[in-house]
Amino acid sequence: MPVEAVKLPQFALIKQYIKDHIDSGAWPSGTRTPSENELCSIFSVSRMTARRALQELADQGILSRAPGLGTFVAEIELQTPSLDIPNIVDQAIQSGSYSSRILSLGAISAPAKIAELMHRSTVTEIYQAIIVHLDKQTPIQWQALYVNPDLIPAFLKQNYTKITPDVYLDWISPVSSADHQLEAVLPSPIQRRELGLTAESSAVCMQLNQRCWSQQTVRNYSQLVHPASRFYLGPDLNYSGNSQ
Amino acid sequence: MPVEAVKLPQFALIKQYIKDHIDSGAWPSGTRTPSENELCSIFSVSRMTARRALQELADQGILSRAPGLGTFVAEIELQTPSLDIPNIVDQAIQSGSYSSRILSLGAISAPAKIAELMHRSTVTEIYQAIIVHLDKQTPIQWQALYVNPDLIPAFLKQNYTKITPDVYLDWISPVSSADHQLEAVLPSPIQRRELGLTAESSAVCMQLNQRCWSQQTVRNYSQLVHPASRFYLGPDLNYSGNSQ
DNA sequence: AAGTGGTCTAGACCACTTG
DNA sequence: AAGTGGTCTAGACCACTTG
Repeated sequence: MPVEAVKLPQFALIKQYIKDHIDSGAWPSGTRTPSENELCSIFSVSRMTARRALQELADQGILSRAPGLGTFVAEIELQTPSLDIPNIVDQAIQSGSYSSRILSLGAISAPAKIAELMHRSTVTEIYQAIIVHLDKQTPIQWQALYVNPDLIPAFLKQNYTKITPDVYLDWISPVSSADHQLEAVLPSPIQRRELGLTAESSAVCMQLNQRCWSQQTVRNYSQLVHPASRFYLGPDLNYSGNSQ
Repeated sequence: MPVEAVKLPQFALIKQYIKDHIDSGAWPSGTRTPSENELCSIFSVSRMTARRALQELADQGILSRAPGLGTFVAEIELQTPSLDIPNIVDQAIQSGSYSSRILSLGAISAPAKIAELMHRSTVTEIYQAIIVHLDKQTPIQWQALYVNPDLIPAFLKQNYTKITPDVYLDWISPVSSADHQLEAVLPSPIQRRELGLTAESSAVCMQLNQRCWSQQTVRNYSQLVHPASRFYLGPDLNYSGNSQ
């Protein structure tokens, strides 16, 4: 049975035409592409359709455009490549082999650094939970969770045997945005024990610092510590091809 | 002198109108936004203009759209936040305080893992350079650079006192795309010495593995090792506000 | 003056979902 | 049948750059 041919809209055909010329090396960086009007003639389309193809490629950073000058193949941006951060806890939950252990739960007076990050004064209390997340009984993440008591007043009174604290937070006050930071750390003795790390060589950890906002307020701050051996950022280079 | 008011185009005003309702919490996730036709009436614009506002917000992931159903405020995506990877060597070069030291330069028979990553057989030779990059005499990056000799045949014959090997590669064969991976590692004794790391506690490193392509061919593979204390991924949380 | 991209209009036809 | 978003047309006016 032959694969059914998908009929592409005209703007997609024009995008493909341009990408083909760039990928083949025929139009290196800095090359001027056909103008909107020229594409209208080549493909017999209206200017809005030709424009859409150029604009979408410009939005992707593949082309750059300047009024009066034209459209050009953009310089490759190796300056700031970006990596997606997978949520390994969500992955474990979806695979059905997730469990967690709460090491501590209570109110503390916020350390100065945490208070500043959460935009709170150091004299007021905040709630703290220390949690170990496991996949198939193997620890995959150690979490220090600092919660804004103004937004989540009943945080300490919940029963976290059925749901995790993070799920409860999302239930009470949904996240509207989040900041992230990543650093490499050596685990503390407690973290090392809870994460089941023994050999010195495998003891390096990736720590993701995550600040979650509800509207204009910091809802919580989390320090997520992962054994480097169980946390890998980026595609599997062994099998990935060249993709633009 | 008053700040000159910038006249925003109409599609931008409509985008702002929608974002304001989302940011204020008036339209939580799942809320249906006004349809294209409704926005036409509200703002007295043509459908293409109303559509542009909705479409650009959908492209950003803020809205999601479905034919026959309407446009909806999207669920917040905390699944795969992404981080930009700064090029600290480029930053040092631009600040004018950059220098480098080449520890070794030569042809080697590729280790199996490197050969596979570069899509080459293990029997053919590849070129290798080991480089330490410094900013104000402080080592900031240790680099193992593996080069495809088919693309860069004269790699070993260059004089790298004026330009770095990476600059030479870009000169001979520009990069068309790149893959990246990030891992946390403990440095080897040699890396530790070259990076000037002494205290055990500060010895953790971030290793960025970067594969650069020229068209359909792997041009080079780099392992970039940074002391964690001099490599920080993400915004400065202390002073960043809530931004969508 | 001629060409470029940026914005916008007032229509059109389509596939899709719902009552 | 009425409404939705997806694609497309053939025009328009504008600010901008170049010869």
